[in-house]
Amino acid sequence: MSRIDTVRGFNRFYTRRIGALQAHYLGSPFPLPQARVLYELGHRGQGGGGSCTASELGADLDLDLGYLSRLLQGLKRQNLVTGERAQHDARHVRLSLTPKGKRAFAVLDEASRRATGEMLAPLPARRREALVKALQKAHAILDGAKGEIALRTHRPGDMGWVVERHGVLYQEEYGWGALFEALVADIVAKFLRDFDPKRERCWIAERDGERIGSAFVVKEGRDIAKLRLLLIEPGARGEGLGKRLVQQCIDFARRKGYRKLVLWTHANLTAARAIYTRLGFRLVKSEAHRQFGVPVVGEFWELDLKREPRGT
Amino acid sequence: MSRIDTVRGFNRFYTRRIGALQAHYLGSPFPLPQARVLYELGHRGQGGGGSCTASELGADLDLDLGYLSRLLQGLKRQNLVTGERAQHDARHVRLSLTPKGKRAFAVLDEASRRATGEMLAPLPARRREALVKALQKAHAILDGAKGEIALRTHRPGDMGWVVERHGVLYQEEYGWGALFEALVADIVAKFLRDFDPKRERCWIAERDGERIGSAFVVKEGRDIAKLRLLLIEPGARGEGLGKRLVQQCIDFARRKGYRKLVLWTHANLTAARAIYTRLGFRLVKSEAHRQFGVPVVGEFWELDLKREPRGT
DNA sequence: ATGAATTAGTTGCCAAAAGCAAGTATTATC
DNA sequence: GATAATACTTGCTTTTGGCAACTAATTCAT
Repeated sequence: MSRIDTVRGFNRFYTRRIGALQAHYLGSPFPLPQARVLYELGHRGQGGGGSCTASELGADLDLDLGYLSRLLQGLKRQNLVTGERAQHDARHVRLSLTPKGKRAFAVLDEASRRATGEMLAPLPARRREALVKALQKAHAILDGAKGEIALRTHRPGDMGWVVERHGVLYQEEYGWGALFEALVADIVAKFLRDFDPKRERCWIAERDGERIGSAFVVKEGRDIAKLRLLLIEPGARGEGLGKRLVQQCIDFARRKGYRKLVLWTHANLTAARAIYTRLGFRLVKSEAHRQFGVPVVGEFWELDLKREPRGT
Repeated sequence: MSRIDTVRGFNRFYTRRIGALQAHYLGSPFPLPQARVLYELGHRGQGGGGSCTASELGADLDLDLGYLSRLLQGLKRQNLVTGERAQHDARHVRLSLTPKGKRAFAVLDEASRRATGEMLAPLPARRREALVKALQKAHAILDGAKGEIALRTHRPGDMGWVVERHGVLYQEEYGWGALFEALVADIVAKFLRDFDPKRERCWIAERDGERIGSAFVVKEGRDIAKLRLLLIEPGARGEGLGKRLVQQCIDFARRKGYRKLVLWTHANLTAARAIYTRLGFRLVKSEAHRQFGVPVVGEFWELDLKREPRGT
């Protein structure tokens, strides 16, 4: 089944679900269109913005403005909604719920919560979590509004993710084989086993609950640290995350008193190289090899942490 | 934000999206309710079942039967739909699309495809994939209908997944720490590095495009194989997948001429132990240790592959 | 087997929902 | 200062949908 048909299948299915969920409107003392308006108005009120105009409401609920006007009249007559002409433009009427309207909305809202809760209730906890996460993700993707990127230290499972994503992405992008994935697995195994919290650190970048990047600082010698496993998910590239992660590593290494930060990268990883250059690393050695199944040029870079405590 | 509110947020958002997607009904020469009926009827036709009755249709589209009856009359008058009384029960009328109806449906269907395609088109390929996957997953969870479980050999990224899930699940379920995750990473690194396709194998169990289990057979000695990293996702337990994976390993080891299949497990992993026992493994040695941060009892099990080529 | 209940669908009637076009008041534009 | 545009409102209309009473076929209970 094609992607489009998968989505259409979901739409058909979910339309019914949503229909079932909205049955709670029927339980309310308001006719459905009034309830819809009340509900929307209430949600906007919560959302911070507070009031809104009739046109906005109409556009969002896809209602004819004439019809909406009458619906609002009904709600105003029942003392659920008030409209005040805006000072700056007397054509606009800023709508808001009266206290009575807010109470009525709260009832609707609670019914909606309950209906949604009942949809989730029969699912075992794990599937419920998975469902919520899936919907959240779909929402985030369609909305396009990306959340904040947060950096955190590692947790159980993170090392596996680092291995997986290195394995997949380097395979896809450069054709590096299983031996590269093996190398990464070795590195993270060693990291976990010998982990010295005072001198070493792993950062995982997350957005909307999803991992999108990693970077490690590990002890290479008494006063030498090594930057490893810098990875940015394709969907998160071009937003300065790589630089942010590397800077994080530099700051950490400097703070911990290391003299030098070294790293091993490859000539074809141009985006990473650009970051290293910009942040002051110098290329000290190149070396062709074919450890990963394809011929590549390994590069050794270094940053002197004692010079220029602040950037160029 | 609570789980319920996340879902409600999605619902509010997606209701509008679906509304926008269904604007294509407006482009059709049919009034919206007729178009809905036609569309539903067409989809059922495709789905294999073919015809359906008016009551079923009404239940699915949430339409009043009286109203639906009139809608169908209209469609019949336009020669788009035919109804034939069922032989076994003359009360039922089995509805189906006429050739003309099918053509009309095809137009609607195509418009719907296009609308959905337009929703997906602006997304970059990766996010589009992620979206489709998220919706597919949500659908699968809500539907409850689980797909077939398929076993396959490993691909890039799989080893990382094995590490991640071992790390997370053993942490959650038994409190095993980072050292266990490190051990798993070591094992998979070694597996990838020394992989001998003729004598070793990894199985990944998948359902609906998602990994739900793993099992490995690796060479332990000249004629001794070792079963490792048997893992079943919690959501897939109790369906015999563990047994299926272990059996797969046994068959493979036997086929490859190994004399003995050994494994290392722990006393607290009762589900796994039950499988080993049932499939003929014998416990040969126990040994308490605390390699994983908590005190556990390691167990060495063996299966003689030469005896009883077929089960007990 | 036969009358009562049930199921599937139809019809008549009516109210709610929604669309369209013309109208008003206010503001923006040239 | 006329013209156009915006933000609604009102009047009129069609469409949509809900309910109850009805027919026809089938099932169930005794």
